[in-house]
Amino acid sequence: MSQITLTFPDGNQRQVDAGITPAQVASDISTSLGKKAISATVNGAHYDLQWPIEGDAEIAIHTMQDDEQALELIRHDLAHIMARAVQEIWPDVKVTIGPVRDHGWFYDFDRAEPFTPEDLGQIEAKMKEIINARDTVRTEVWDRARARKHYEDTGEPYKVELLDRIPGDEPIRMYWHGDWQDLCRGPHLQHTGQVPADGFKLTHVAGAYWLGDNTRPMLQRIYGVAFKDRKALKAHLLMIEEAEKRDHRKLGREMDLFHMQEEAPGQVFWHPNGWTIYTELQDYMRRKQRKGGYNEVNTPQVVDRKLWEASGHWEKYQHHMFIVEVDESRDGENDDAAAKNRDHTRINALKPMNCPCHVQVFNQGLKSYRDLPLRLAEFGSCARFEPSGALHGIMRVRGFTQDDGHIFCTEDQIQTECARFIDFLANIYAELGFEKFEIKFATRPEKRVGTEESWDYVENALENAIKAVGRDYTLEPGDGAFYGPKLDFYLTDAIGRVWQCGTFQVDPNLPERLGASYIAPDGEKHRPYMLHRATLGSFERFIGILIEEHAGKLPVWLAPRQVVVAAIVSDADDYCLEVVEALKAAGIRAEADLRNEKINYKVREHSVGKVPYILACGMKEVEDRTVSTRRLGEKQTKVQSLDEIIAQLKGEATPPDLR
RNA sequence: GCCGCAGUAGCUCAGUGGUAGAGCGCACCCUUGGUAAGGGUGAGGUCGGGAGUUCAAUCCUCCCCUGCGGCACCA
Repeated sequence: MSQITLTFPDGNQRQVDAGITPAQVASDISTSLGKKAISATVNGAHYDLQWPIEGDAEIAIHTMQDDEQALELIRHDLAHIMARAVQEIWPDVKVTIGPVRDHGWFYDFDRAEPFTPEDLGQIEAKMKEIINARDTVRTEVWDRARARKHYEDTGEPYKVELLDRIPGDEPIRMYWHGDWQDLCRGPHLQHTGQVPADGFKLTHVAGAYWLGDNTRPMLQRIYGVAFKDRKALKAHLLMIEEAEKRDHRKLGREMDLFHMQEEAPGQVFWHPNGWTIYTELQDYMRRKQRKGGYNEVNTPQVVDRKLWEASGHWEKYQHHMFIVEVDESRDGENDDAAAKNRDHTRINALKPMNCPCHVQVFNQGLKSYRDLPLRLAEFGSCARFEPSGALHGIMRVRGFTQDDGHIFCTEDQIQTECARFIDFLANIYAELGFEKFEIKFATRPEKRVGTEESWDYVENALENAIKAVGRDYTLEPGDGAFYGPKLDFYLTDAIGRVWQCGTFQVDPNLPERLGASYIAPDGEKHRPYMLHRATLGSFERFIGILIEEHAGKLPVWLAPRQVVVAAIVSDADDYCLEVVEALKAAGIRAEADLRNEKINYKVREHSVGKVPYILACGMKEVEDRTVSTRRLGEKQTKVQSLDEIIAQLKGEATPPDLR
């Protein structure tokens, strides 16, 4: 048998027989390590303790101390243990796949009856039995044909399909614990007892399409979370509970920002408080866009289908549009019988996007290359008939306003405009408190228009632009629009759901369809490119994220109510009103609370309402012409002169771009 | 759109085959209280909508609407 050299993390080397397993290596080092070992990293790959090592290798043995590997294995083993538990309880359930995900795992099952919450308890109990049995985990590499036959014989059609999807050069690995067997690429723990029996919890059930394909059957998915011990699990559950308190739907109600109701699903009724945030943000964006070289426009909401046919939306996007049919013979009071007999029906659609209208603006009058890049911006109210299941608070709605913009430019201006936009966006996100965001670069999809050369050119331009501004990004191959590649900018909500906010898309198609052109230096008409871009994305979604990010404690300039002046005794009422007037005169959103309540009560209520400043006034303040300031989130109060607090508030209430 | 769960007072929720309850909030009264809930009294509900079963439905069944958690979607 040939010898190989193993190199350990500390640099030590060992000569061993080829084919040795990490389990043997660990046991050779010490009996206790042999028992504690969970997996290994061999030449950078996460390795099962049972897999043989055939050549020279760098090796590190992992124990439960190694969080990354430990958690992955725990969660992965739990997926299998859960699948086994389910099949032991309901033998006719078909198993599919169960990957590790976020803080846990899920597993999809094919079962006629959906799982109930009571079922989850039963499954958990069975899982604990399996863990306590400390069944040894065993693995073998099987021949593809044998594996296929096995799954055909045992009636596991999903496994057969998975087998057929495993690339030819990958080994087909089978895993067992007890009598239960599963196809899995591994690695796994040594025995089921290495999984912490009190470190996991099955959280919820949901439907999920097989292979994520909505033409395939819907399976029953069970989600679980898992950690190394009960304490870590508890901490996680507590964190989720806390995060749920930041839910914008809950805070929106508590802070009286907006509501929604069933007569207008997916549309927001903004209350005065919420609308204050909205308009502050809009004013801010308007200033930023002016400085950024955009020309603001405004275009119609209800537009004849002819334009949507010309733009291609009628064909490709009709199912997502609100269609409005109007009988124009209703026009006027005149009862002209002949007019009534004619067909006056006109079909319009509420605009789902602003781009075709912006091309109409561009198309008015002749444009010269000297006009390019021409940047049009609109706070464009759009209506999209989103699938009912997609709606989510104010994050995913059917009526929303984009901070939309379209840049008409030449091909060689794309890269500069892209870099310029990323900087523009990054600066705004930073000013709004988001230092971190994710950029996804989506490249050419299978179904697309345009030549390979033009895709090469444009993709390159975007990539160079991101690199030029020094940003990280992740590549999403094949995710671009049919007409061009795009960058999407993502932010995260309170419980870690990721939302697309900004976007930047290159589009040579729409100018072509809608006949946009400019006169180039050669005196001929040329097609401009059109760059679709949005910074916040939609005001609705962005405000939702702002609320969750700040847990409702918005920066003073965005806070709907910036100051409440609360009277401690009613003899201070007049003074409170005077203070409010002084604050208002300084441009601060202030109100008085003169109710017949104790100061404790008022402090509590306005704290819960997330008012950044409470100024309490009793007789002492009246006499000294001061206020007792209490900042949201702080217990300490501070006595300040009126002038002092006004100056301070004016500073904090100034939007970040005006400081 | 698909799978599951839910819808009772403004909010959070309890409840029953014989037309409903709590806490908070709201109104009024007492209280003038110094930094996270002072006390009393009172008003407030077509039990999401429709159909069915039943002597009788908020409760059981069916359909629809809306919401929630996922999945799919988000040119």
